[in-house]
Amino acid sequence: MTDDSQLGLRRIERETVQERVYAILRDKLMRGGFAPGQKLKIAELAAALGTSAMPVRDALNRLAAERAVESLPNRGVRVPALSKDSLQDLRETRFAVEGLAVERAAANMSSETLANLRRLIEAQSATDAKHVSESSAEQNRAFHFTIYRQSNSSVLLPIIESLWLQCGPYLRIASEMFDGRDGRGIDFHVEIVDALARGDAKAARLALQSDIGRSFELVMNEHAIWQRRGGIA
Amino acid sequence: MTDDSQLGLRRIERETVQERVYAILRDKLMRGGFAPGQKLKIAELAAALGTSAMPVRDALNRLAAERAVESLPNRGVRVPALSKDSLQDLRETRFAVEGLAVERAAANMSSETLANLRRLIEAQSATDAKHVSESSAEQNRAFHFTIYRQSNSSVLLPIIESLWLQCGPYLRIASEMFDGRDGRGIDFHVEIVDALARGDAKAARLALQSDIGRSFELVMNEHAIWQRRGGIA
DNA sequence: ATTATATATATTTGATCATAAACCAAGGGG
DNA sequence: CCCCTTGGTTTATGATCAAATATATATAAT
Repeated sequence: MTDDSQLGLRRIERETVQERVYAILRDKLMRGGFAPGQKLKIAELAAALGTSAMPVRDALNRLAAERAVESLPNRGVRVPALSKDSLQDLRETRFAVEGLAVERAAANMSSETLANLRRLIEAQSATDAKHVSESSAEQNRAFHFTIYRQSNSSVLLPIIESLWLQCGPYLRIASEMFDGRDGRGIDFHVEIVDALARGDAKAARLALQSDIGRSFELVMNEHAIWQRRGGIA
Repeated sequence: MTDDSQLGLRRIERETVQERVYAILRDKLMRGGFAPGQKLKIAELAAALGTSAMPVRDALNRLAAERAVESLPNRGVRVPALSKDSLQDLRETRFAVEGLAVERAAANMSSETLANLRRLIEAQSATDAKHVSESSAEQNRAFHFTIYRQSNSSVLLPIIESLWLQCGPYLRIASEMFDGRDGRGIDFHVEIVDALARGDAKAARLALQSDIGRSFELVMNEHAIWQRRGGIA
C-alpha cells in the first residue's frame, strides 16, 4: 500500500486539451475579452485554437454551467447581457459570499500572506501610476484571490470564481475607470490588509464590501449610459 | 417585432437528450441515489439510459462544473467523499447564501406563497406521520426552494442548487433520521413561515439557519460513525 | 516470496461524420 | 401590402470511431 499522502508530493497533472481550451476562454471572459451579447460559435473557436470541435464544446458546456455564458437550446452560447437588476443581484451576492470568505481568511492570516498582500498593493500602485490599465485588473484579481484562498474553503472559492466570471465583461470597465482618476483604487485594499493584520474580521469585511461596492458604482453608471444609447445586444 | 416578454409566456422547451440525462443524474445525486466515493462510468450510464455516450459525457461534465461530482483527469468522475471539514465548510456557506436568499424572499412575500408554504408543511407532517421517508426529503426540498425562488435572484438560485447537490448524498440520511424521531423536523419550518408572514427577515434567517444546522448535526454524527468504521472510499 | 517488468484490459479523451433543429431570405397567397 | 409559408443555410447535437492514458494481471528475475 503505497500511500503518497505522507510524502507531501502533488500529483503531476497531464494537462488535457479541454482543460487548456477552458482556461483560455475563461481567462478571456474574465478580463472582458468578449463583449456582452456576443455569440460564441464552436467551429469558429475550434479553428482559432487549432483543435477539433470536441474540446471547445466541453469547455463551453462547463462555462455555461458556471454561468459565465448562457446556453440557448440548439443555438449555442453567448455571453450574457446583464440588466441593472442582475448587476445589483450580483453585487449583493458578492457582498455575502466574499464577505464570508474574508472573515474566514482573517482567522488564518499568516505574516507571509500579509507581506504578500502589501507587496501586491505596492506593485499595483506602481502600475497605476504608469497607467497600464489591463494589468491593473489582473493585479486586483491577484490581490482578492490571495485573500480568498486563505479562507481555506474549497466550497467558497469556486462560487467566487463563478461570480467574478459573471461580472467579467463589466468589471473590466470599472478597473479602467478608477485607473484614470488618480489611482485611489487601492485605498480600500490598504484598509483591508490593515484590518486583517490586526485580526479584525468585521472591519476587513466592511472594507472589502466598500471596495466591491465602489467598482459596481462605476459599472452601474456606465451601464445607464449604454442603456440610454439604445441597449447592448 | 413580436416581443413575447410582455405576454407572460414561457418559451416551450424542446427537451434535448443531454438535458434529460442531466436531469435524471442530478435528481438521483440530489436524493442520495449514488454512494459517496462511487465511480460513474460513461458507457455504463449510457447503456442503462439507452443513449449514446455523448449526452452522458456532457451531463457529467456539467455536474462536475457544479461540483456535484469530482472529475479525475483521464479517469472519469466519482461522487465526492466529504471530510468533516468539507461538511462544516458547506454548512457555513449554506448559512450565508441561503440566509441571504431567505432575507430577500421576506421582502417579496405574497399571501399566495405563504399559503403555499403552509400547505407544504401540512403535507409534510402528514407523510411524516406515515413514515414515508423518501418523499419527506422531496417535500423538504420543495419547501426550501419555494422560499428561495421568492428571492427573485437568478444569481443565488444556481449557487444554492449546487450546494444542495454537494450535500445530496449526505443529507438523505438526515431526512431519514429526523423522520424516525417523531416528526419534529418541521418545527423550524413553521417558525420560518411565521417570521416571513410578519415580514421579520432576520428571524426568518435565524430559523432557517437552525433548520440547516440541525440536519447537519445529524449528518456529522453519522459521519463520525462511518469514519470509525474505517473510512468511506 | 517479493519486486519489477511487460502485457492486457478498461475507460476516458479527441476527431469525424450524420442528423436535426433553428435562423434567414425569398416567393406565393390572402 | 402584409403575412404566411417554404426553401436553403448555418449551427448545435448525437453517434461512432480512433487514439491515448490509467489500471490490473500475469510473468519473470533476484
